[in-house]
Amino acid sequence: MNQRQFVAEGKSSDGGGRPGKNGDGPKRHEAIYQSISDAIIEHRLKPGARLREDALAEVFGVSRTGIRKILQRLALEQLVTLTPRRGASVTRPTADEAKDVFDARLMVECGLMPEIARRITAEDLAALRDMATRERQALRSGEQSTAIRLSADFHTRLASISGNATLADFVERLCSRSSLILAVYGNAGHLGCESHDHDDLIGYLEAGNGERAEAFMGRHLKAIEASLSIHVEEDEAPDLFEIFSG
Amino acid sequence: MNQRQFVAEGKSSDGGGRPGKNGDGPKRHEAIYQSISDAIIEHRLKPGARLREDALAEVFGVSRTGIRKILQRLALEQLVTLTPRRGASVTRPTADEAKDVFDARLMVECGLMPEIARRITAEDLAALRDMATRERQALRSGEQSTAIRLSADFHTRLASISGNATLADFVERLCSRSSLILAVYGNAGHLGCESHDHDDLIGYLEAGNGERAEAFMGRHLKAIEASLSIHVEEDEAPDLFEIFSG
DNA sequence: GGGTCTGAAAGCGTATACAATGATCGGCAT
DNA sequence: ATGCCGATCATTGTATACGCTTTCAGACCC
Repeated sequence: MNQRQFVAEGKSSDGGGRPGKNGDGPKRHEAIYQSISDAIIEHRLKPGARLREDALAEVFGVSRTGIRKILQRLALEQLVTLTPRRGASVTRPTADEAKDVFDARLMVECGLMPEIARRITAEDLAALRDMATRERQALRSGEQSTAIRLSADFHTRLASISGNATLADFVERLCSRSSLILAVYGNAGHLGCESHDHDDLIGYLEAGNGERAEAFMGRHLKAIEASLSIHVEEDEAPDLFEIFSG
Repeated sequence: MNQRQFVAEGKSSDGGGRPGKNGDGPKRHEAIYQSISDAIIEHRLKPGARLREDALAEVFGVSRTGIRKILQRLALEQLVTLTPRRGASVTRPTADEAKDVFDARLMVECGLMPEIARRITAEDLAALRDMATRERQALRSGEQSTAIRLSADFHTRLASISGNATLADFVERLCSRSSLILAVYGNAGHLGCESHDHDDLIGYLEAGNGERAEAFMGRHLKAIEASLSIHVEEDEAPDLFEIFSG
């Protein structure tokens, strides 16, 4: 990919290369936010990666001010960590956080299932099926990034069907963080959702069987969590005495 | 113009009135955030109130940059609304949002109860009891603001006992928004939680009866929601034709 | 030879300046 | 007199400049 000048800036609308002119403000920022967010969720930016403001400002052709705003938003969603004088880096979730996130998903996504089964429409089913299909294809062809993204999108889309925007937002955020968790604790090759799981779930929903869907989602999420290798790495201040006492 | 310098703070550490010097950064900002957040939650700033950046910058003795950061954080928590070229104002929740928020609380707060009942300690119980007592006192002496705040704190604290920081955060945010909802749809004099409800809940938790606590919390939240007068004010594009057709 | 201290460099935090946009108010024409 | 149009004003959006903190490299001392 062309590294520099990720998007060919506002050249088209306003005058030439003058970078100062604000192009089309809010849309541009939203696009940058999406770019960074996607890169993190798709594991193109790995946990721990530093995100220097200057570098990002240069890459996207805006000033640090806009980048800072975006970084802070990402920090509030816990995708990046802002250390006081050290700048931003992609969040490296702890084992505790991983547990919290999956417990939360278990509660909310399962709890939403009955309502989703009640409200789901034909269009919804078609869209979900499409996502599941594309996800399987991506998995087969080895495009991990795409598969991860589609999996998160599937769960997010599902939650949105409930009609509760607040909870859907929450689920979306949890899915993003889950992606981060998978990046740290996931085993290569066995990433997250089994491909047929989503299809099975769609089947239950199509049948209007909210209870089975709920139970299945529970197993689904527990399976993902169980597939993680939670090695509690205490890289912070390793206890050397303990280690070398033998 | 004597800026009334809401919090005197910074003066002590670094030199006198020189506003430019960055004092002690993060703490100051957090304090300002809390101040504004509290003012909104306690209904001292009512929904719809405009929050001009210049004014806030002057009041708190920092520049607009810091204020903007705080405003954006509040916007992400949906306590303030940021309209593109119009600035910030305290969010006026819609009826739909109100329903979503209470449905979410119903799901999460109730779902948390069993775990809370399992984990609650004597200190927790004491703290909760203290909060409930102070809330009742505030209610009796007519300090609505204090009562509202204590009620939200009670629910937030309760959620934190679960040990799940993610869900606790979510509940905290829901409680903040609930306060906003009460400001718009609540009936004066009958604000939110009945005073004895919280005490009853503490009783169930002390007995370790998670199921009863869960059921009670459900009734509690439903009662609050039912007490709202959801007059679906469609101030946005009122259907004049409909109105004046008679 | 290794540890520690110091100077330079780099990067973040904050403030200020400038530009653009939407709102408000006064003037003019009908 | 009223409605429309234009100009000024107020307020946000963005960029840039500056100061402070941290960090890293090299040299000195132990």
